Amino acid sequence: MTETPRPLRADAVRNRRALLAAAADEFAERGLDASIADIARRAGVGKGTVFRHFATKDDLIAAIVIDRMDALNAAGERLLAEAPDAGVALREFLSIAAEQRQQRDLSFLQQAGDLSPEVTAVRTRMYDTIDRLVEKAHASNAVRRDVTGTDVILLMCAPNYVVSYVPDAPPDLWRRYLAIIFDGLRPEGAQPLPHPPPTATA
Amino acid sequence: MTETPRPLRADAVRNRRALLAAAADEFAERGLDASIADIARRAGVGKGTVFRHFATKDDLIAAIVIDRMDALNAAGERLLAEAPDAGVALREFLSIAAEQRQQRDLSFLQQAGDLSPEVTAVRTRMYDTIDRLVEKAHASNAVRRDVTGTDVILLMCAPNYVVSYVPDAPPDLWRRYLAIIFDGLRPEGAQPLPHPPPTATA
DNA sequence: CAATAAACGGACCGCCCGGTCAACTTGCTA
DNA sequence: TAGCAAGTTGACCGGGCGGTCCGTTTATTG
Repeated sequence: MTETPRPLRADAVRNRRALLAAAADEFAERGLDASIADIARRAGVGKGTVFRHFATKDDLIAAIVIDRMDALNAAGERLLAEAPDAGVALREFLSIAAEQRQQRDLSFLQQAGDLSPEVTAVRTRMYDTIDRLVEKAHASNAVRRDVTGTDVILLMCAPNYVVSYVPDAPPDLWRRYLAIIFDGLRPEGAQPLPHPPPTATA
Repeated sequence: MTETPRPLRADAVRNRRALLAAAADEFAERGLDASIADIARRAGVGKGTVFRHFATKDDLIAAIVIDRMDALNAAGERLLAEAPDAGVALREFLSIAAEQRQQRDLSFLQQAGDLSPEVTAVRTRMYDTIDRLVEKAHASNAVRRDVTGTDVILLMCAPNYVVSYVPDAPPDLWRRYLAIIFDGLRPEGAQPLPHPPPTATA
């Protein structure tokens, strides 16, 4: 059923990689409306080459998003398998996510490159990993019971968001807000939450 | 020193108001790149009229931002004067801010309409109000001591941000995340925070 | 009810964007 | 090393944007 896709030519792989890197940098610096022309220039290729590799700007965005979510998911799986303390594992996962986003804030791409089924697939996988991290944390009473995996997913990027309002934020400032939010997740003295949790995000 | 500015003509005031409202709606629906032409159409005026009232798109944005921050500041002042419990007052203020943003999310305008001195002025005033709310909360031991006013400013919009990732979020979902974050602000069992607080934001 | 300045409207300008295409170059393979 | 498909390139296109300008309309005022 699956077609036999001829392997890419050597220069093509090189260009594809350069393009992906240049696009990530350019988006991080200029935001969502970084232009294809600038990305091409930064990668040292012609504009046409961009569209040969990624039929549309949204496809390019999707490819970047997939790369990043895959990396994050891998980190989560590793923690799930290796970390001894479930609470520490969850916090470590949130730290890794924050660190990734601190280096290059590409959060706005999430919203843009959404339609593709590949994005949906890798996101579902990552959500599942987070669910399991939270379940383990529940089991060892590190996180209040009425907080769900989806809650954690939603809160995940909040520390970076908070920091984004500080003009020249020190690179570790997010740790401060992760600490506050994580404190809000503890079981001790928690009153019941005022609204039912949302169901899994598509 | 101050010039005598002739009072605006009756139709001009009407149009200005309509423009501001239409722009707020349009930005809320379409995001930052809502077009001036669409805003004009929605307000029922010509495109030229927009630029008569607001010399540039950024000026229009600044006017909207000023309106909203003024309203929020007024609410804060009122709470400061009238509310009996300082902890409740702070939480109520955060609720009002969240509610405002829930109705129309215009947060992205903050970042855009920044340069104007009027924006800076009204923002400074609002920051000061929040500082006083937090100080009072400290005094009545409703909020942990190592959390500053600037911290609260930064955390203020996080509940809405968190919710923004849920496709068809129920309109009150933000309350859930405000509760979690507010719990992280309580003095009980708080460990010292891992990073010094940022200084006031310009 | 004139007269007049203020306000309005929309055709118009230049710019830049995402995307296309046909001529050209280059890595692969037999 | 010859031949060719795969890959590259940049000029080019249509469209939408912010902003300008001037002929027309309208609120105001004496």
